[in-house]
Amino acid sequence: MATIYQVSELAGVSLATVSRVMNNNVRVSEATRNKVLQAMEQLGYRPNSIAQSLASSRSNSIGILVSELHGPFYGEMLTGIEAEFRAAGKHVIIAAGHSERATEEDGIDFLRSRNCDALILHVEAVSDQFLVDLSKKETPFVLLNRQVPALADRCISLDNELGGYLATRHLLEQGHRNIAYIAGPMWKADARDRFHGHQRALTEYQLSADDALFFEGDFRETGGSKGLDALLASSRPFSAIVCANDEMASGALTAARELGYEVPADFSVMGFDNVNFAYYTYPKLSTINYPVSAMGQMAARWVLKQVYQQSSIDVQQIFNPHLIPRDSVAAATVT
Amino acid sequence: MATIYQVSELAGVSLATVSRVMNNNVRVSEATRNKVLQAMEQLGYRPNSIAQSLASSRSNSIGILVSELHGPFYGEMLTGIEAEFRAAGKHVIIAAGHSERATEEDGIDFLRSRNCDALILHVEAVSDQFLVDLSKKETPFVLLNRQVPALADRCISLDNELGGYLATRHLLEQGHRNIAYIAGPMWKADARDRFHGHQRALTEYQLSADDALFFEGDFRETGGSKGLDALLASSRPFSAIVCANDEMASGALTAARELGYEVPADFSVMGFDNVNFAYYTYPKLSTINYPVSAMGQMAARWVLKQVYQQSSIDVQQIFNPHLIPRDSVAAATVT
DNA sequence: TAGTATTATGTAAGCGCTTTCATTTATAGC
DNA sequence: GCTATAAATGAAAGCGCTTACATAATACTA
Repeated sequence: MATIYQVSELAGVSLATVSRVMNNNVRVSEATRNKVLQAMEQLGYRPNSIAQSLASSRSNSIGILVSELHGPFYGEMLTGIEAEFRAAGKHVIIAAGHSERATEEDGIDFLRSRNCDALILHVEAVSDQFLVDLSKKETPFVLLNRQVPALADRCISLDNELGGYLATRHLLEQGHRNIAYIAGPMWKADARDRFHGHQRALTEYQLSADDALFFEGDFRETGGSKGLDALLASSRPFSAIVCANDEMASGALTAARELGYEVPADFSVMGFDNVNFAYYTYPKLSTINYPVSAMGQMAARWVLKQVYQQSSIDVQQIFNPHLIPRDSVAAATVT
Repeated sequence: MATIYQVSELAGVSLATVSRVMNNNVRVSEATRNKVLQAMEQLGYRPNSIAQSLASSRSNSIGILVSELHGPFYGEMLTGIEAEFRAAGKHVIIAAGHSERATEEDGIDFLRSRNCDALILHVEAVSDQFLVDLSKKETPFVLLNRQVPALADRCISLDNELGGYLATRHLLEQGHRNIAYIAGPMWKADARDRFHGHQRALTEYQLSADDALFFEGDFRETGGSKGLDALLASSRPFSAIVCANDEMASGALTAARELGYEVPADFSVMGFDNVNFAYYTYPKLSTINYPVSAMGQMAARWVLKQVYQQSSIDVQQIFNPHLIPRDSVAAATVT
């Protein structure tokens, strides 16, 4: 592999000049620039990014920590992030945190040790305090889908409360009054926020959440099927179920079918997230859109702006969800 | 950030000694090792991986190029790869190729310029020749889900032909004789291989593929729905459809329902890949298992063995698919 | 045309490590 | 106790770049 030195020799200039044309910041005369470019071409020169990083103390790499690499959700997020950075010539290092405190902390450590210029974190299990402490260290980071009051300027998140509200309001508008709720793990902030939105919608209709119609699931399909079982076992009547995400809604749909119920004839089901398979369930799932790819992209832009000084970039920190009505919700039959 | 120099000073030894204890390869006396370790601890020292890379000309990073970051398939693959490398202290840089020749070549270039020690490529659009040429350059790579004869020792792939065979044989065993086929894009090798397997199974039953019952799809849901339309339009009778992947099978299922058909009562549907949503379709999709996570992991092991000299590792290059019978296939009604 | 301001290029000191080679110190053999 | 050998440590030269700072070349002013 050719080095900058050989290029400088061939072009008959100094190292510094070659470096300058590479980083075309300082003025170099057209004549020498061409000589250098030509020498590079001729040698098939490619700068050594490691050496560049060491000398400039900038690695041009961004660490991304997500809970999982698979699943319908994170893939979209990574897509948004990668596309943005790739266009900017930065590269993306990934790690999975598996929603466990130790693994998440470990992942952050791993990424930091890789000299990332910045981190994009989708963490669920580490404490706010841990993040606040982390913010005092040198590596800057943004948080995706998490609100830490002390770190508000680095949070990019969805208004989950609004989403929960919209889901339930949709059902209320369709005439439903006995609405069950299958929540996510309540230690997760987004699960709580969505539930709060649900409560707010109920309150607007002078209703309140019925404990017997509440089930705390795990954000996975099994949570939905178990939730449905539990709800049915409570023998409390309901005509609709709000699920805190699409996976659980899908689980509920499958379980309902296996138990001989028909959705939405027997009861309606709402999802949340609008992951791509929501369109392929039967019936097609009514849900709340989570613009996850756009949010991933925005996190990338935050980094470009804050860390790489691309000041012209605008960053939006709060995203609003919206309703996607499909076939799993029907009007309540008059009682 | 503390440097190795400060550690050496605090410990009262030379740089070289500190470096030795970090890479604990050369013998260092217990006494000095402890002094150094203690100094590191005290300073909260973390080696600068960039500097390590430059000095050792080894970046400990592996570039991964996949077609997409989202979708049920690649996520699984990345999970398998990341887990394996993370445990080995290597990190993973990702890029998307979007199944387009230019983007794939560009992505490879990008990864190479990042000084990756090795590449794991899931490429579909670049030519065999391009890969052969690439193999002559310094960066080693493995190919996932692709067979290039000249590069057989670096290919990790599924026996797609066998998978296609198993899918169709399953249908034949259930008594089906008029079997339609919705293929993937036939310029992709895996699509072709699966189809060849299909043909082989037919041949074993003294049947042959009927052109009127063949449709070339795009591996996406729309391919499945369009395929079903086309098949129906041909007015050739069939009692089963083999789809070359689960997405298309899911599309066919949805389209069938919308057209008033019932699966598997009116006709059976086979998928391929066993992506996770195959379990959540209605009816649950009978399919062929593609051990994609295991294969990703194996690609990582190939790298560990070939590039990082972990010679004790065993690598399996060809994986066998197997049948997952579920609810979308039923026995043919006697004619 | 000298004097000054600009612009273009070169010199050389790092960036924080690894690694070869030389040197010192410990261990063993007699 | 003295040499031969092995084990532990140190000195120093890079790895391939970036970036002050210094210097040379050119343009501009009066």
